[in-house]
Amino acid sequence: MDKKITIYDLAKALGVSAGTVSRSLNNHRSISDKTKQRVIAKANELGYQTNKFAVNLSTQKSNTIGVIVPKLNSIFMSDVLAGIEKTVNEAGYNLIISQSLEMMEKEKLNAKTLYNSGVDALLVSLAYDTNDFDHFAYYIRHNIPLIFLDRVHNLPNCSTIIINNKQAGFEATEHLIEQGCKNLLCISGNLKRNVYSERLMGFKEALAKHQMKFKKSNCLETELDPNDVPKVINYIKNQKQAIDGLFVASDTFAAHCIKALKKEHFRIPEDIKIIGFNNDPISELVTPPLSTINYPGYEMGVLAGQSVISQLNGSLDLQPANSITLRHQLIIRESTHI
Amino acid sequence: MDKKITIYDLAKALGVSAGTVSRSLNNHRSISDKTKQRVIAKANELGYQTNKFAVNLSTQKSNTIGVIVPKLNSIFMSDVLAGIEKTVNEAGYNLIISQSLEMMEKEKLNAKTLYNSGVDALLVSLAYDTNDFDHFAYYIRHNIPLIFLDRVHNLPNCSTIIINNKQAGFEATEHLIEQGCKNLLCISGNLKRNVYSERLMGFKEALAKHQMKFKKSNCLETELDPNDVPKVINYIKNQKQAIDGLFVASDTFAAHCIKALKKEHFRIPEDIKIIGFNNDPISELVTPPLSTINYPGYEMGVLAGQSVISQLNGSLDLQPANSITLRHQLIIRESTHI
DNA sequence: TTGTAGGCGTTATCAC
DNA sequence: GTGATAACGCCTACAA
Repeated sequence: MDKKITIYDLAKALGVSAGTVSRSLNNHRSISDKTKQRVIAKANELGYQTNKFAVNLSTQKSNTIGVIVPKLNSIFMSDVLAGIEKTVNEAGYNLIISQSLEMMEKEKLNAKTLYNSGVDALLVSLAYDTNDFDHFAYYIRHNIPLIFLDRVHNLPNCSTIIINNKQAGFEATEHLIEQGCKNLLCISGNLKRNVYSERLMGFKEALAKHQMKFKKSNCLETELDPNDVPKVINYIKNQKQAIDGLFVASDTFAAHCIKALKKEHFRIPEDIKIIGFNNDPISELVTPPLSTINYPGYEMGVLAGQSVISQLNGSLDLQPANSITLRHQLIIRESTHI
Repeated sequence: MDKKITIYDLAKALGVSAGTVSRSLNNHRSISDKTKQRVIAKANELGYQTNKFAVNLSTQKSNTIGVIVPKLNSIFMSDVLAGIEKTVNEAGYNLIISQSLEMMEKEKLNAKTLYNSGVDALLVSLAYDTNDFDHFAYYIRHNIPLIFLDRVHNLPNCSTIIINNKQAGFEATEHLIEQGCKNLLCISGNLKRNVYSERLMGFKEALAKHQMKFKKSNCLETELDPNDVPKVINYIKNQKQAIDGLFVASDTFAAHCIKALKKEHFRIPEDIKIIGFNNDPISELVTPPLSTINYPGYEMGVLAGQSVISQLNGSLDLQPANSITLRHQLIIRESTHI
């Protein structure tokens, strides 16, 4: 019961050739139903399991899709991954997941490892500091589908899946303005990353539209890490003109800010209105509930999965840089609205 | 530049045999340094990439570890995964991750697929309704390391990595009692799962220790889903004797309960004290901050990774059902403490 | 220290 | 419809 049994064992047991067994198992036309039945019955009887190693070598495919994300333990990313996994699994693919830990060097390593592992496609959300893209050259050169999501870079023939961060930033900011805010602060993440820089662009555009001048002091770049909270609070307290509206690039960080501001006796939304980003579960559970932008991670994952599958099936023609933009949504709660 | 180059190409280019190339690349002793250098140089020059398919077939190993979790998009699980990924990646392994979506049937499918993919080991956290374990028989029979974490089942020769849920439940409950609660309610998850049933056992034990009788009405089984909140609130409001202490098996659900209870004008902690479980980020951000049990997901992942690696390296002797219990920790915040 | 050759388990291209 | 047989690319005794 322990030895692995191969198509040769089946062939011998049935008195046919290995080729016939292989074709039967793969439901090849040109094999009689009767033979197929016999083979399959025997396979079950002996507990035959196909050896993927051999299949892979023979077909040069792995039925495996690689994923590189900055961090596994983010609520948004795990939503994305859940969506990807569900979709590609239904299509018979497995997922090899690795994290760059926000370091380009690790990302390069991962890309190389995954390439060598023979993934049939690669999905990537970029690290903070990724500034060159040679590590993806293999993929492009060998026509392995390469899809960027959320934190993207435009490369020839690579799809990207994003939301319109600029527009979302614009809407969030305009909402604050419409609520009467006169002096806004954008608390951004690392501006080297497209998602944050685009939100800031939207922020600026909203100011411009409403004849409010953007000054450098209207934006504070942080790592969106809880450790940055004191810095933010100090910054707010030290402005000459009181800040009355906060656009924070992450809900969790916004929640931390709310907590700290309340401790400093700021009233929210009366003294200062706050809007976050992502619609994390936390946004509706803090006090006051946090206005935010819904950022559909799961749907993004599903779309990424569908996109990669259709590329692998060739059902999607290689359109030059096919880009998908998901719909976001402004969610108004009490942190911006009395 | 497009064609894949093999050790034969290198061999020809260097005027040596393929065997020599193979051994050089694998840094085999018994190959002169000089030859190694030459081979490696040529490999780099020609852009040689090892073909994992062939290596796998030849060695019958994949350098890949399978993971099955109930859901990818849970804050705890993504912490666990982050820990696993980091650890096994450093040891040169890749991770194939799949989710059972809390369904045994899917779990079986995943287990089979991963087996066929030739994973070198399998890490599993069980689905809610898993009640037979035949799908793991292959692994055991073929001596493929199988490790359960968090939601576990005891199988011969399989390690388990857990925290002491019973003890944690006990401590959480005793803390409520010590804060003066007289009529407790345990809001549990699905009691078919060890983690929840054990917490309940701890709950009962704490009651017993303090001469409080456990009645059926002291426990409410839920799915810990936000949709269950109204049911919980009604339950609480309809008890003859007012409930003054809540032990909730998940922080996020506890946060939802807090929000709903506040809306019903319960004062926390004055009228009702609440303790959660997990130490999710949300626990310190709700108002009032939530007492909880720290449940170290990342560390659990790291340990699981180390455990699997050492089993693969044979450095850990096959101890019969080696079980690791992580330390948990009671965290007291304002939801139980005036 | 290096070369030779068989094996890993399939798939695929020919024949028959 | 089915059977040979050659890939697929690497590893590894066994020889030399």
